[in-house]
Amino acid sequence: MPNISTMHEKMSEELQGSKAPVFSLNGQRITRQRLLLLDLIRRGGHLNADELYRKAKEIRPDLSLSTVYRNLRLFIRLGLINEVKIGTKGHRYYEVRGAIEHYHLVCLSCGRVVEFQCPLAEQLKSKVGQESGFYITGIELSMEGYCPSCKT
Amino acid sequence: MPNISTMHEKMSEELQGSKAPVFSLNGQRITRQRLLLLDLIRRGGHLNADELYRKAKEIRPDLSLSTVYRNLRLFIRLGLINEVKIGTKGHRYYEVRGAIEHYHLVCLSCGRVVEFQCPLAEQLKSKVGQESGFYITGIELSMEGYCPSCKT
DNA sequence: ATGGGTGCAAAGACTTTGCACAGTT
DNA sequence: AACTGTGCAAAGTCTTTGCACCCAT
Repeated sequence: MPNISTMHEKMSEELQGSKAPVFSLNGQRITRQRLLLLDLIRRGGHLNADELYRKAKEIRPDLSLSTVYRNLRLFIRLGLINEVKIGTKGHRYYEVRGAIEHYHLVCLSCGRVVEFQCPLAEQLKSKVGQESGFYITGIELSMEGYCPSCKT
Repeated sequence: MPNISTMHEKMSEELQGSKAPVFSLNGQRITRQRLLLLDLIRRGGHLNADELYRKAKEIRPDLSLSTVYRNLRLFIRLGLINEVKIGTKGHRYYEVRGAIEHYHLVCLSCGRVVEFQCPLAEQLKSKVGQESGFYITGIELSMEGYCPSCKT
Protein backbone atom coordinates (compact mmCIF):
# COMPACT_ATOMS: atom_id res chain seq x y z
CA MET A 1 0.00 0.00 0.00
CA PRO A 2 1.50 3.30 -1.09
CA ASN A 3 1.87 5.96 1.58
CA ILE A 4 0.61 9.44 1.17
CA SER A 5 3.89 11.00 0.04
CA THR A 6 4.11 8.45 -2.75
CA MET A 7 0.65 9.43 -3.74
CA HIS A 8 1.46 13.07 -3.78
CA GLU A 9 4.42 12.35 -5.95
CA LYS A 10 2.34 10.37 -8.37
CA MET A 11 -0.36 12.97 -8.39
CA SER A 12 2.20 15.60 -9.24
CA GLU A 13 3.04 13.57 -12.29
CA GLU A 14 -0.60 13.42 -13.17
CA LEU A 15 -0.83 17.13 -12.89
CA GLN A 16 1.93 17.81 -15.39
CA GLY A 17 0.81 20.54 -17.68
CA SER A 18 -2.35 21.50 -15.86
CA LYS A 19 -3.06 24.23 -13.37
CA ALA A 20 -1.23 22.80 -10.38
CA PRO A 21 -3.16 24.20 -7.41
CA VAL A 22 -6.57 22.92 -8.37
CA PHE A 23 -6.52 20.06 -5.92
CA SER A 24 -5.40 21.97 -2.92
CA LEU A 25 -7.61 24.89 -3.83
CA ASN A 26 -10.73 22.87 -3.76
CA GLY A 27 -9.67 20.67 -0.92
CA GLN A 28 -9.97 17.64 -3.16
CA ARG A 29 -8.19 14.61 -1.88
CA ILE A 30 -5.77 12.36 -3.62
CA THR A 31 -7.08 8.84 -3.25
CA ARG A 32 -6.03 5.53 -4.69
CA GLN A 33 -9.24 5.35 -6.64
CA ARG A 34 -8.59 8.70 -8.24
CA LEU A 35 -5.00 7.87 -9.08
CA LEU A 36 -6.07 4.60 -10.62
CA LEU A 37 -8.84 6.15 -12.69
CA LEU A 38 -6.67 8.95 -14.00
CA ASP A 39 -3.96 6.48 -14.86
CA LEU A 40 -6.33 4.23 -16.77
CA ILE A 41 -7.80 7.14 -18.70
CA ARG A 42 -4.31 8.29 -19.59
CA ARG A 43 -3.33 4.87 -20.91
CA GLY A 44 -6.67 3.81 -22.22
CA GLY A 45 -7.21 6.23 -25.04
CA HIS A 46 -10.95 6.58 -25.34
CA LEU A 47 -12.98 4.90 -22.64
CA ASN A 48 -16.57 5.13 -21.63
CA ALA A 49 -17.64 4.98 -18.01
CA ASP A 50 -18.31 1.27 -18.03
CA GLU A 51 -15.07 0.30 -19.75
CA LEU A 52 -13.20 2.39 -17.23
CA TYR A 53 -15.12 0.76 -14.40
CA ARG A 54 -14.30 -2.75 -15.57
CA LYS A 55 -10.63 -2.02 -16.09
CA ALA A 56 -10.39 -0.38 -12.69
CA LYS A 57 -12.20 -3.25 -11.05
CA GLU A 58 -9.54 -5.68 -12.23
CA ILE A 59 -7.09 -3.79 -10.06
CA ARG A 60 -9.38 -2.70 -7.22
CA PRO A 61 -12.28 -5.14 -7.14
CA ASP A 62 -14.05 -3.17 -4.43
CA LEU A 63 -14.32 -0.04 -6.53
CA SER A 64 -17.84 1.08 -7.27
CA LEU A 65 -19.40 2.43 -10.41
CA SER A 66 -20.60 5.54 -8.63
CA THR A 67 -17.04 6.38 -7.73
CA VAL A 68 -16.21 6.20 -11.40
CA TYR A 69 -19.01 8.55 -12.36
CA ARG A 70 -18.34 10.92 -9.48
CA ASN A 71 -14.69 11.20 -10.29
CA LEU A 72 -15.24 11.59 -14.00
CA ARG A 73 -17.36 14.64 -13.17
CA LEU A 74 -14.65 15.84 -10.82
CA PHE A 75 -11.85 15.43 -13.36
CA ILE A 76 -13.89 17.31 -15.90
CA ARG A 77 -14.53 20.13 -13.45
CA LEU A 78 -10.82 20.29 -12.73
CA GLY A 79 -9.99 20.34 -16.41
CA LEU A 80 -7.98 17.12 -16.26
CA ILE A 81 -10.07 15.24 -18.79
CA ASN A 82 -12.56 15.89 -21.55
CA GLU A 83 -15.86 14.24 -22.17
CA VAL A 84 -16.44 13.67 -25.85
CA LYS A 85 -19.49 12.44 -27.68
CA ILE A 86 -18.46 10.28 -30.55
CA GLY A 87 -20.46 9.20 -33.57
CA THR A 88 -24.10 9.63 -34.36
CA LYS A 89 -25.07 7.53 -31.38
CA GLY A 90 -23.50 10.14 -29.15
CA HIS A 91 -21.93 7.81 -26.63
CA ARG A 92 -19.80 9.48 -24.01
CA TYR A 93 -16.10 8.79 -23.89
CA TYR A 94 -13.38 10.24 -21.73
CA GLU A 95 -9.80 11.21 -22.54
CA VAL A 96 -7.04 13.21 -20.93
CA ARG A 97 -7.08 16.83 -21.82
CA GLY A 98 -4.31 17.45 -24.29
CA ALA A 99 -2.92 20.65 -25.69
CA ILE A 100 -3.99 19.91 -29.25
CA GLU A 101 -7.59 20.42 -30.22
CA HIS A 102 -8.78 17.37 -32.09
CA TYR A 103 -11.87 15.49 -33.17
CA HIS A 104 -12.86 11.86 -33.51
CA LEU A 105 -13.50 9.27 -36.15
CA VAL A 106 -14.99 5.98 -35.03
CA CYS A 107 -15.26 2.67 -36.84
CA LEU A 108 -18.81 1.36 -36.77
CA SER A 109 -17.57 -2.19 -37.10
CA CYS A 110 -14.65 -2.60 -34.69
CA GLY A 111 -15.15 0.48 -32.55
CA ARG A 112 -11.67 1.82 -33.09
CA VAL A 113 -11.37 5.53 -32.46
CA VAL A 114 -8.98 7.69 -34.44
CA GLU A 115 -8.23 11.28 -33.64
CA PHE A 116 -7.88 13.90 -36.29
CA GLN A 117 -7.05 17.56 -36.24
CA CYS A 118 -9.02 20.12 -38.09
CA PRO A 119 -7.63 23.59 -38.57
CA LEU A 120 -10.84 24.46 -40.38
CA ALA A 121 -12.87 24.02 -37.23
CA GLU A 122 -11.50 27.17 -35.64
CA GLN A 123 -12.16 29.18 -38.76
CA LEU A 124 -15.60 27.70 -38.93
CA LYS A 125 -16.28 28.68 -35.37
CA SER A 126 -15.45 32.33 -35.87
CA LYS A 127 -17.22 32.43 -39.22
CA VAL A 128 -20.41 30.94 -37.82
CA GLY A 129 -20.14 33.19 -34.81
CA GLN A 130 -19.85 36.28 -36.98
CA GLU A 131 -22.69 35.38 -39.27
CA SER A 132 -25.10 34.29 -36.57
CA GLY A 133 -24.25 36.89 -33.96
CA PHE A 134 -23.80 34.12 -31.38
CA TYR A 135 -20.99 34.02 -28.89
CA ILE A 136 -19.82 30.48 -29.48
CA THR A 137 -18.50 28.48 -26.58
CA GLY A 138 -18.34 24.95 -27.88
CA ILE A 139 -18.06 22.92 -31.01
CA GLU A 140 -18.92 19.28 -31.45
CA LEU A 141 -17.42 17.50 -34.43
CA SER A 142 -17.05 13.81 -35.06
CA MET A 143 -17.36 11.36 -37.90
CA GLU A 144 -18.05 7.69 -38.23
CA GLY A 145 -17.56 5.04 -40.87
CA TYR A 146 -15.50 1.95 -41.51
CA CYS A 147 -11.79 1.69 -40.93
CA PRO A 148 -9.36 0.29 -43.52
CA SER A 149 -9.48 -3.20 -42.00
CA CYS A 150 -13.27 -3.33 -41.74
CA LYS A 151 -14.42 -1.56 -44.86
CA THR A 152 -13.88 -4.44 -47.32
CA MET B 1 -62.85 11.91 -37.50
CA PRO B 2 -61.09 12.05 -40.88
CA ASN B 3 -61.87 9.23 -43.24
CA ILE B 4 -59.16 7.21 -44.82
CA SER B 5 -59.12 9.00 -48.16
CA THR B 6 -58.52 12.26 -46.33
CA MET B 7 -55.70 10.59 -44.54
CA HIS B 8 -54.18 9.33 -47.73
CA GLU B 9 -54.37 12.79 -49.14
CA LYS B 10 -52.69 14.26 -46.14
CA MET B 11 -50.08 11.58 -46.10
CA SER B 12 -49.29 12.32 -49.72
CA GLU B 13 -48.60 15.86 -48.70
CA GLU B 14 -46.33 14.60 -45.99
CA LEU B 15 -44.52 12.50 -48.51
CA GLN B 16 -43.72 15.42 -50.80
CA GLY B 17 -40.15 15.15 -51.87
CA SER B 18 -39.43 11.77 -50.41
CA LYS B 19 -39.44 8.37 -52.03
CA ALA B 20 -43.17 7.90 -52.43
CA PRO B 21 -43.62 4.13 -52.29
CA VAL B 22 -41.97 3.60 -48.92
CA PHE B 23 -45.19 3.24 -47.01
CA SER B 24 -46.88 0.84 -49.35
CA LEU B 25 -43.65 -1.05 -49.84
CA ASN B 26 -43.21 -1.83 -46.23
CA GLY B 27 -46.87 -2.28 -45.52
CA GLN B 28 -46.70 0.57 -43.02
CA ARG B 29 -50.05 1.99 -42.17
CA ILE B 30 -51.19 5.55 -42.19
CA THR B 31 -52.64 6.27 -38.80
CA ARG B 32 -53.90 9.40 -37.12
CA GLN B 33 -51.05 9.22 -34.66
CA ARG B 34 -48.48 9.11 -37.44
CA LEU B 35 -50.09 11.99 -39.33
CA LEU B 36 -50.20 14.06 -36.21
CA LEU B 37 -46.61 13.36 -35.26
CA LEU B 38 -45.26 14.10 -38.72
CA ASP B 39 -47.25 17.31 -38.84
CA LEU B 40 -45.94 18.48 -35.49
CA ILE B 41 -42.36 17.70 -36.44
CA ARG B 42 -42.80 19.62 -39.66
CA ARG B 43 -44.16 22.67 -37.85
CA GLY B 44 -42.17 22.36 -34.70
CA GLY B 45 -38.67 22.96 -35.93
CA HIS B 46 -36.45 21.08 -33.55
CA LEU B 47 -38.24 18.90 -31.05
CA ASN B 48 -37.10 16.18 -28.75
CA ALA B 49 -39.19 13.12 -28.03
CA ASP B 50 -40.78 14.54 -24.92
CA GLU B 51 -41.65 17.91 -26.43
CA LEU B 52 -43.24 16.11 -29.33
CA TYR B 53 -45.16 13.87 -26.94
CA ARG B 54 -46.57 16.78 -24.97
CA LYS B 55 -47.61 18.72 -28.07
CA ALA B 56 -49.24 15.64 -29.53
CA LYS B 57 -51.03 14.89 -26.29
CA GLU B 58 -52.75 18.27 -26.39
CA ILE B 59 -54.48 17.09 -29.54
CA ARG B 60 -54.81 13.37 -28.84
CA PRO B 61 -54.70 12.97 -25.06
CA ASP B 62 -54.71 9.20 -25.32
CA LEU B 63 -51.49 9.06 -27.28
CA SER B 64 -48.68 7.23 -25.57
CA LEU B 65 -45.00 8.00 -25.29
CA SER B 66 -44.05 4.65 -26.73
CA THR B 67 -45.97 5.46 -29.87
CA VAL B 68 -43.90 8.59 -30.18
CA TYR B 69 -40.64 6.70 -29.83
CA ARG B 70 -41.75 3.88 -32.10
CA ASN B 71 -42.80 6.23 -34.84
CA LEU B 72 -39.73 8.39 -34.56
CA ARG B 73 -37.69 5.25 -35.27
CA LEU B 74 -40.02 4.43 -38.13
CA PHE B 75 -39.82 7.88 -39.70
CA ILE B 76 -36.07 7.74 -39.49
CA ARG B 77 -36.00 4.32 -41.14
CA LEU B 78 -38.21 5.67 -43.92
CA GLY B 79 -36.02 8.69 -44.36
CA LEU B 80 -38.77 11.16 -43.50
CA ILE B 81 -36.97 12.77 -40.60
CA ASN B 82 -33.48 13.12 -39.18
CA GLU B 83 -32.31 12.62 -35.66
CA VAL B 84 -29.73 15.19 -34.69
CA LYS B 85 -27.63 15.51 -31.59
CA ILE B 86 -27.22 19.10 -30.65
CA GLY B 87 -24.70 20.71 -28.36
CA THR B 88 -22.17 19.17 -26.04
CA LYS B 89 -24.93 17.58 -24.00
CA GLY B 90 -25.85 15.56 -27.05
CA HIS B 91 -29.60 15.70 -26.62
CA ARG B 92 -31.61 14.14 -29.43
CA TYR B 93 -33.83 16.33 -31.57
CA TYR B 94 -35.90 15.50 -34.60
CA GLU B 95 -36.56 17.46 -37.76
CA VAL B 96 -38.01 16.82 -41.20
CA ARG B 97 -35.45 15.72 -43.70
CA GLY B 98 -34.74 18.62 -45.98
CA ALA B 99 -32.75 18.78 -49.17
CA ILE B 100 -30.07 21.06 -47.75
CA GLU B 101 -27.41 19.58 -45.53
CA HIS B 102 -27.09 21.76 -42.46
CA TYR B 103 -25.82 21.84 -38.91
CA HIS B 104 -26.99 23.33 -35.65
CA LEU B 105 -26.15 26.10 -33.28
CA VAL B 106 -27.93 26.15 -29.95
CA CYS B 107 -28.24 28.91 -27.37
CA LEU B 108 -27.28 27.67 -23.92
CA SER B 109 -29.48 30.28 -22.32
CA CYS B 110 -32.80 30.29 -24.17
CA GLY B 111 -32.47 27.01 -26.06
CA ARG B 112 -33.05 28.55 -29.45
CA VAL B 113 -31.72 26.43 -32.30
CA VAL B 114 -30.34 28.00 -35.44
CA GLU B 115 -29.40 26.07 -38.53
CA PHE B 116 -26.32 26.86 -40.51
CA GLN B 117 -24.87 25.48 -43.67
CA CYS B 118 -21.28 24.49 -43.97
CA PRO B 119 -19.80 23.84 -47.38
CA LEU B 120 -16.56 23.02 -45.62
CA ALA B 121 -18.06 19.98 -43.98
CA GLU B 122 -18.22 18.02 -47.21
CA GLN B 123 -14.64 18.88 -48.04
CA LEU B 124 -13.65 17.93 -44.56
CA LYS B 125 -15.38 14.61 -44.89
CA SER B 126 -13.51 13.60 -48.02
CA LYS B 127 -10.25 14.97 -46.70
CA VAL B 128 -10.50 13.07 -43.44
CA GLY B 129 -11.60 9.97 -45.34
CA GLN B 130 -8.60 10.16 -47.61
CA GLU B 131 -6.08 10.73 -44.87
CA SER B 132 -7.43 8.12 -42.51
CA GLY B 133 -8.34 5.46 -45.03
CA PHE B 134 -11.83 5.24 -43.51
CA TYR B 135 -14.98 5.02 -45.54
CA ILE B 136 -16.95 7.75 -43.86
CA THR B 137 -20.68 7.38 -43.50
CA GLY B 138 -21.65 10.08 -41.08
CA ILE B 139 -20.60 13.45 -39.75
CA GLU B 140 -21.76 15.10 -36.57
CA LEU B 141 -21.25 18.83 -36.30
CA SER B 142 -22.88 21.29 -33.98
CA MET B 143 -21.99 24.33 -31.93
CA GLU B 144 -23.32 25.99 -28.86
CA GLY B 145 -23.04 29.39 -27.27
CA TYR B 146 -25.17 32.42 -26.52
CA CYS B 147 -27.47 34.06 -29.01
CA PRO B 148 -27.52 37.82 -29.66
CA SER B 149 -30.36 38.39 -27.19
CA CYS B 150 -28.82 36.33 -24.42
CA LYS B 151 -25.13 37.05 -24.73
CA THR B 152 -25.11 40.45 -23.03
C1' DA C 1 -59.94 -12.86 -40.71
C1' DT C 2 -55.32 -11.24 -40.74
C1' DG C 3 -51.73 -8.65 -39.41
C1' DG C 4 -49.96 -4.32 -38.21
C1' DG C 5 -50.50 -0.27 -34.62
C1' DT C 6 -51.48 1.40 -30.07
C1' DG C 7 -51.69 2.03 -24.99
C1' DC C 8 -50.08 0.47 -20.88
C1' DA C 9 -46.78 -1.20 -17.87
C1' DA C 10 -42.52 -3.23 -17.23
C1' DA C 11 -37.85 -3.58 -18.27
C1' DG C 12 -33.33 -1.64 -19.97
C1' DA C 13 -29.28 1.24 -20.39
C1' DC C 14 -26.93 4.81 -18.40
C1' DT C 15 -26.22 8.24 -14.73
C1' DT C 16 -27.01 10.58 -10.33
C1' DT C 17 -28.04 10.79 -5.39
C1' DG C 18 -28.80 9.62 -0.26
C1' DC C 19 -26.76 7.53 3.45
C1' DA C 20 -23.74 5.41 6.69
C1' DC C 21 -19.06 4.12 7.24
C1' DA C 22 -14.07 4.66 6.54
C1' DG C 23 -9.96 7.28 5.88
C1' DT C 24 -7.39 12.02 6.01
C1' DT C 25 -6.20 16.15 7.90
C1' DA D 1 -13.12 16.21 15.82
C1' DA D 2 -14.44 17.66 11.28
C1' DC D 3 -15.00 16.63 6.86
C1' DT D 4 -14.19 14.46 2.41
C1' DG D 5 -14.47 10.14 -0.31
C1' DT D 6 -16.33 5.59 -0.92
C1' DG D 7 -19.48 1.55 -1.49
C1' DC D 8 -23.96 0.23 -1.71
C1' DA D 9 -28.54 0.63 -3.01
C1' DA D 10 -32.15 3.35 -4.55
C1' DA D 11 -33.88 6.68 -7.56
C1' DG D 12 -33.82 9.31 -12.03
C1' DT D 13 -33.84 10.07 -16.97
C1' DC D 14 -34.48 8.59 -21.40
C1' DT D 15 -35.66 4.78 -24.45
C1' DT D 16 -37.15 0.12 -25.75
C1' DT D 17 -40.00 -4.03 -25.38
C1' DG D 18 -43.85 -7.50 -24.22
C1' DC D 19 -48.53 -8.10 -24.37
C1' DA D 20 -53.39 -7.76 -25.04
C1' DC D 21 -56.64 -5.19 -27.50
C1' DC D 22 -58.04 -2.37 -31.48
C1' DC D 23 -58.49 -1.14 -36.11
C1' DA D 24 -57.61 -0.87 -41.08
C1' DT D 25 -57.33 -3.71 -44.98
